[in-house]
Amino acid sequence: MGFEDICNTGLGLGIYRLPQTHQQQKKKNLLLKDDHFLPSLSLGPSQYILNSATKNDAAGKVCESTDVHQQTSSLSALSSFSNSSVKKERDFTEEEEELERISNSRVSDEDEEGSPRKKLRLTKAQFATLEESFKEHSTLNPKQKQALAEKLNLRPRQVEVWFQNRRARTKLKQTEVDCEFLKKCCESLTEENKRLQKELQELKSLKVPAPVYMQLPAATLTMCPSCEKVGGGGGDGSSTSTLSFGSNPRFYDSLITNPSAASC
DNA sequence: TTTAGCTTCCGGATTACATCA
DNA sequence: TGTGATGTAATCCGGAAGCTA
Repeated sequence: MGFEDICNTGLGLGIYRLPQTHQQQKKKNLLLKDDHFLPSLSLGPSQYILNSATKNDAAGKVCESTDVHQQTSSLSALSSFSNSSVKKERDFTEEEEELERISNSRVSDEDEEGSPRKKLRLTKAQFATLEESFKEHSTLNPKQKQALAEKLNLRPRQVEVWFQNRRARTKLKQTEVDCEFLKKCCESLTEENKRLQKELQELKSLKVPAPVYMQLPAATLTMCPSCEKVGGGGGDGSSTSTLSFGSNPRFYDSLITNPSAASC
C-alpha cells in the first residue's frame, strides 16, 4: 500500500473561474492578465452566475450616443447632487449651459474644469431601483441604461458608473467568501491528513498476520474500487466469493466530491 | 481580404467626497 | 468640534471588440 493510497481521502478542493460575461470570457481567454483564477466553490449563485450579460450590439451603441444627446431631464439630475452650494452661485443661463455640457459629456469623465468633484448620494428609492435592476441583469444595454436614467432622474453615465461599481463590489464580496471557504477546506484537509498519517503509523506498527483472503494468489482476487467488494478470479461475474466492507465513511466522502467514484 | 483609425464598453485601480462613530 | 474609518460615486487608464473607410 503506497502513501498515495493512504492520502486518497476523497476530499476535493477545486478552483475554477467564475462564470463571466460573454465579453469577459472572450477577453480572459485571450489574455490571462489580471485576476487569473477566481475560486468558485458553489457557495451559491454569484451575480456573475445569475446574470449572463450580453454584449451590446452596434445598433445599441449608436442608440446610446444619440440618446445621451437627447436627454433633457438634467434639471432634476442636477438636483440630485447633495452639494448644491456651488450651483447656487450660477444664474439660469449658466445652468442651461451646464445642461448642454452634461448632455454632451458621454465620452469624457472630466468634471468641469476648476470645480471640485461633486459627489452624488443616491436616494433610497434610487438605490432600490438600481438594485432591483441589477438583480435582473448585472450589465445594461444602452436602452436599459437610458430608461433607468430617465426613471431615476440621473444621467446615463451615472447609471453606468453605478453598475460598474456594483459589479466590482459583487466580485470583491464573492472573492472574500471564496477565500473564507478555501481556508476552511484547507484546515479540514490538514486535519484529515494528520489523521491519516497517524492511521498509517498505527498500521505499520501492527504485526498481525495478513487476513486469509490476502494469502490467496493475487491473480485470483479483484476488488471493485467503487463498491469495494472483493471477487474471486477467473473473470466470472457470477462468482460467489464476494466480501463486503460495509459502510466506509471515506468512500461516501469521495462520492460527494467525486461522483464518478460511484461507477459500480 | 486585410488593415488602420475610431468609438464604445468594461474592469481594475485609484481618488475624493460624505457620513458616522 | 476635530478626526480617523468607512462606503461609494467618480475618474483614470488600458484592453477588447465592433464598425467603417
